[in-house]
Amino acid sequence: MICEEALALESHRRLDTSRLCIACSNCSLRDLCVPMGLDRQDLARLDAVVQKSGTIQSGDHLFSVGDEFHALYAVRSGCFKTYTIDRAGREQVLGFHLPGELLGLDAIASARHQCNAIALDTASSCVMPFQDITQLAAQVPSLQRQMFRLLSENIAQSHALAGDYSADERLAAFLLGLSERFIRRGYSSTEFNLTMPRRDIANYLRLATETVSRVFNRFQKNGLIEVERRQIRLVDLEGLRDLASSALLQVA
Amino acid sequence: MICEEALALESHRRLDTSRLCIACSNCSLRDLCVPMGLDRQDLARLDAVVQKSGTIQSGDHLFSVGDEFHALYAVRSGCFKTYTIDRAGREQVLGFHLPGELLGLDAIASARHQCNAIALDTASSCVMPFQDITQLAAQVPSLQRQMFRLLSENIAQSHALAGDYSADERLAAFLLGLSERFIRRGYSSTEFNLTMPRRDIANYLRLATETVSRVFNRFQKNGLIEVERRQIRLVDLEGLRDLASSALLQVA
DNA sequence: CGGCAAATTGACTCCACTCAAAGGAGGTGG
DNA sequence: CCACCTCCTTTGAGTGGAGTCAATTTGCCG
Repeated sequence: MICEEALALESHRRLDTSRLCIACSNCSLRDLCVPMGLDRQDLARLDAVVQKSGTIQSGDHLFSVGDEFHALYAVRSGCFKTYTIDRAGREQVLGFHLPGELLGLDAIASARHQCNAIALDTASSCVMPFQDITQLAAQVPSLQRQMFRLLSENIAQSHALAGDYSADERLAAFLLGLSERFIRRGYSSTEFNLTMPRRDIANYLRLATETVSRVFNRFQKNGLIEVERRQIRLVDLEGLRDLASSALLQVA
Repeated sequence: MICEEALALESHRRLDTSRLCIACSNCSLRDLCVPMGLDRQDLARLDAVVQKSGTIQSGDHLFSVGDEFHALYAVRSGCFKTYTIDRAGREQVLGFHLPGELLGLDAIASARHQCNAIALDTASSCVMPFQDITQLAAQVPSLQRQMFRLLSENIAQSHALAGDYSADERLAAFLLGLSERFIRRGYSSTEFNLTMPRRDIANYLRLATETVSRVFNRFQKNGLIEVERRQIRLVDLEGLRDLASSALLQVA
């Protein structure tokens, strides 16, 4: 059966990636992710509980609203979008998630996932069984600290989007936020690819798709950016920072 | 000197409240707050690290942006507002906090407070030195679980306000959210006092003060609520729920 | 009673949305 | 390899919900 084949393939892939030494202890995202701050010994213990997912195709869900929560997911490669659908059927994009970032934190309290997570391109993730993580955290102070830190960071970030900002402010902040996150991952801070369609950016920032298009256009005319479809280059970082006046903003 | 008198009074009050057995182990907010899920023995250990603040006057700050983070605060009585001021000097209200709720969670990551917390009326709080809490959490699994739970809940809630909703939807959701939280605290779910001025409600919901006023007025005309200054009565809960169509909303 | 901040009310404005249509880009199948 | 389809993006025109500005009214407190 196809299903069995898929499972076999999946299993094969998992072994493969494990063998390819993609473990926390020598992961390039180590210092952005859960393992940050752990020493050699503790890293080994973390490695023992972290599992690797196979390849996730663009459009596949990592989890959906209502799913039983049993693990946190760390983005290993690719980009994910989290979103909800409200009673009226409207989608609300909650965030975009780059390698090293954690998904599922909002599900701990209720033991059920509160949002959907979908891959925006070919992606992969690490699976961190929450039970195991908490048990380990109780024994490894630096891991406990890091978990609290990650949760707290998430709360602090969500405040950034709370404000009542204009379309220009929001988009400038969004681009700068992405830029900031790309730097930390060793990519260019000024030239990158928008993995997400305009519609998702707009929805995330509470704007209409057309508004995003228009503002990008205006930014380009004003020499702030150069944009061609999904490819974007930040030309005038200072100018963008002036626009994104909000103090906190690390929006993205 | 007046200052010394105030301090003496403060100190006296602190002793008083301690003697009045306001400890986690017999606090009426026990099941909404940090102590939830702890057994008798563990509660005693928690009591040993939790300190009580004196009375906090309306308008006093519990902490401010940039303050060194060393403790979480649990609201014991009264109501707090958290807010930030952006680069352009605009205030952004992040939330209103009722007894049993935790303040300062966003400061864990950076070890500095990321927002200001101000009392909206006469209030008091419990001080929970974070160092002590984490140490205890490593030894008391149910406490660690509860801390993760509280942080996660906070993240899940902040998603509720993220959406792009109309003024009506937001205000209806806001009122229902307050109602929900009052129920859990043993107060009337349909009749309560808005501790915060219109300006703060408006800012929190990203509306103009005038809009809040007008919507309240319209809600009243439509028989959804009865409002008189800060005193409010929810007349038609179903009607409000229909308006607050967003699935998640526990906004407040 | 007077002074002040909070809240309300009305008139007008504007930013971003909606509606509509026309180009691209990329993928699929014949 | 091309034709076709679909989705994404852009652009234009017009609208409307909420904001701004301004003037009152109300309640509170010294």
